[in-house]
Amino acid sequence: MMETTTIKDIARICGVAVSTVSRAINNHPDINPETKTQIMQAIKEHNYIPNNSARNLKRSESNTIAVLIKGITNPFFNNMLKVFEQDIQKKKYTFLLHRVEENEDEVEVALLLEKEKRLKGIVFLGGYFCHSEEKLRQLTVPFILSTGGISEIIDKSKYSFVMVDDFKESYRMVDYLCKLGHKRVAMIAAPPCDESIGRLRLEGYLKALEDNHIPRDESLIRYLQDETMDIFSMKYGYEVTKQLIASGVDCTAMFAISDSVAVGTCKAIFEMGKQIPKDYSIAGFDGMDISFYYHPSITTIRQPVQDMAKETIKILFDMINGKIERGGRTFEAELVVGQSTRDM
Amino acid sequence: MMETTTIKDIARICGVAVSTVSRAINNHPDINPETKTQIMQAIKEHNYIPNNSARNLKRSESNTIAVLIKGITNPFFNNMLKVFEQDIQKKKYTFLLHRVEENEDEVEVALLLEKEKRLKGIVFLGGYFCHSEEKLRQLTVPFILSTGGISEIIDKSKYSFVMVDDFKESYRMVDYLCKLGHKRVAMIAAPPCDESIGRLRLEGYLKALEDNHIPRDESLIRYLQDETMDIFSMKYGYEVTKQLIASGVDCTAMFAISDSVAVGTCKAIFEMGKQIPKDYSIAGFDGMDISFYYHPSITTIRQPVQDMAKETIKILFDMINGKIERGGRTFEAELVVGQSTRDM
DNA sequence: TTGTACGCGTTATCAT
DNA sequence: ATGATAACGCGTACAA
Repeated sequence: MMETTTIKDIARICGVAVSTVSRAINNHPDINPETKTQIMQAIKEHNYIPNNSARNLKRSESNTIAVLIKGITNPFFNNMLKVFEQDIQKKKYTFLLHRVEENEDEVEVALLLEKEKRLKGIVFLGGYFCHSEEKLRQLTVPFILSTGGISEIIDKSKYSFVMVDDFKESYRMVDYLCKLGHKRVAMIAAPPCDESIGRLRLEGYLKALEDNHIPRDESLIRYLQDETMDIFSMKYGYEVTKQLIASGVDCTAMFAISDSVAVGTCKAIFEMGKQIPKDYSIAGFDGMDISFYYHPSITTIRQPVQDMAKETIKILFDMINGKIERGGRTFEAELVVGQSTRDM
Repeated sequence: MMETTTIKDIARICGVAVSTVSRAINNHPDINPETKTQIMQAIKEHNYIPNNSARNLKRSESNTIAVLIKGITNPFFNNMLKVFEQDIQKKKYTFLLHRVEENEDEVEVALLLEKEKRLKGIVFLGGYFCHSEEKLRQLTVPFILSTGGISEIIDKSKYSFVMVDDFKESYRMVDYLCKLGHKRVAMIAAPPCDESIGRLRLEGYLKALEDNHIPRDESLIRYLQDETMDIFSMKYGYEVTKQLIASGVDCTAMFAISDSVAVGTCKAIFEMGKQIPKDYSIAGFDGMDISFYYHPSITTIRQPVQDMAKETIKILFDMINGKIERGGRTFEAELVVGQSTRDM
């Protein structure tokens, strides 16, 4: 193992004090250009790399924004991340992406990161927010929840968030299907235990049915049973749709909880020798690329990803700069009609 | 701003020395259970969180494995990441995912991370490896390159890697198309400047044509021109295929550099009122979920993602544990025939 | 079992 | 312009 060279080594090599080396590294003004170049030279030669832990320990601030993302598997987030990156770098801040496991406590992780990295702000991307106020109060830097579910336990007016109204948008979609004349609309839903957007979208579905005077039929609602399966996977849509059709229940439309799931649903239908939208109308949610590129294109709810990501960063920085105390924004989504739905 | 509580605060509160608190935190054996519970109690109450920077600075080792991923946008990686996570956690190590920008130097980042986090090992996922030996020698911990391109500058026998033979597999696919009777096979390729898997797959394509006595036709090779566009995006396949067809060049098959691109290609064809595989046979690469779930399913080269990921971790740990010096493994991929190709 | 004191690598303050 | 030194928060010999 190669001994790691430290600032002391460089100082010794150059015959100067550590403080001088530090000045050279950090572009301090009061240093002789000659000694500086000499030091930088030695640094290059000996492959010296400052120890970041020591720096963070010592530094008062770091200008980094952390984005905590729950379940990087959700392809929906990818688009947001790009915007985050760009906008954060544009502000000369450092972008730190950190994934948190499904079973991990995101606030706990944030607390750690805040200390370790001297964060300036935090974005919680996705996930479900149901943490006690006490715990959230421990976060000393501004944070914002982006495109995730928020528990009713939490007083929304106290925190910052950017999201769509999953209940309303889900309602919008199912209402649209009903208005097309569909009376038997199935839903490919999240696990029954889901307390987040999964539940909201389910409730939007139920309410839309109710308002259209269609009785609720449990046999039309399919939940994710197999906990090992990914809720945002095509496989889930595929498997459950095969079951649904095989079970012989009568339905003319299916609403999937996400576009990926809808893709799996479509495939299952094709495999059974049925057609879309002739035999079944299919609807998704999110407005991801695949909803457009699938054949047929899939009717979906398009979330304004770009705008939402930009607004997330804007609000966060307004908080950091003390312009506002907090900010919440619910975006309007858009019903994009594709080739996968038809009227009855 | 709330003052962050430190180990000293806890010590003062409990009326003990910092070392005692430290012992309590780190589960040291020689500590009175009573004092320990008392300390843990105080820690809970005051929301004390150890400063990780200080810990890392002090600690000799950390048992964490970093996975550096270049361009998180490539959906192909998602599947590997899951395996990495599982296997690394299974070994009681910490999994650290770190994304590196397209224009960043991954080894540079690794060097920093190694110091900061006291890494035990590093996985470079994707990207293209063309770093000088001198730089690579600076890495003091074992590392392995997984599913990325390796420059010819680099002496493969000196390093560890897990990959497929992109040249061979690409050849396999194009040869298959030729054997089906296709004489005019287009390729949706990477940017011309690509030195990585993009070039390898292109060369496999060219060689297959040659061996099948089909003359090379530049008008059939489409490169990614717009640098702002993502090489692994459906949009790329879509746009370039529209151009290709509009240009009126004669071809009966198209080979896309990845499955995502192939999806875009299919969509463009459908939009032009053509059929697959009747009018065009389409082939992809990678074997991602969508190649199966698309309609029609897309003929592709399936990389054994799971196995490759598992082998990556296995080799890395064998190096960490000193069982081996280095290990390289080239996996065989599989030609999966879908509904998107037909014989002529 | 517990406390004292030092050092990890760096930056910042104060002299010089 | 440069050097000496304290401090950041923690872990750990070593002493008690």
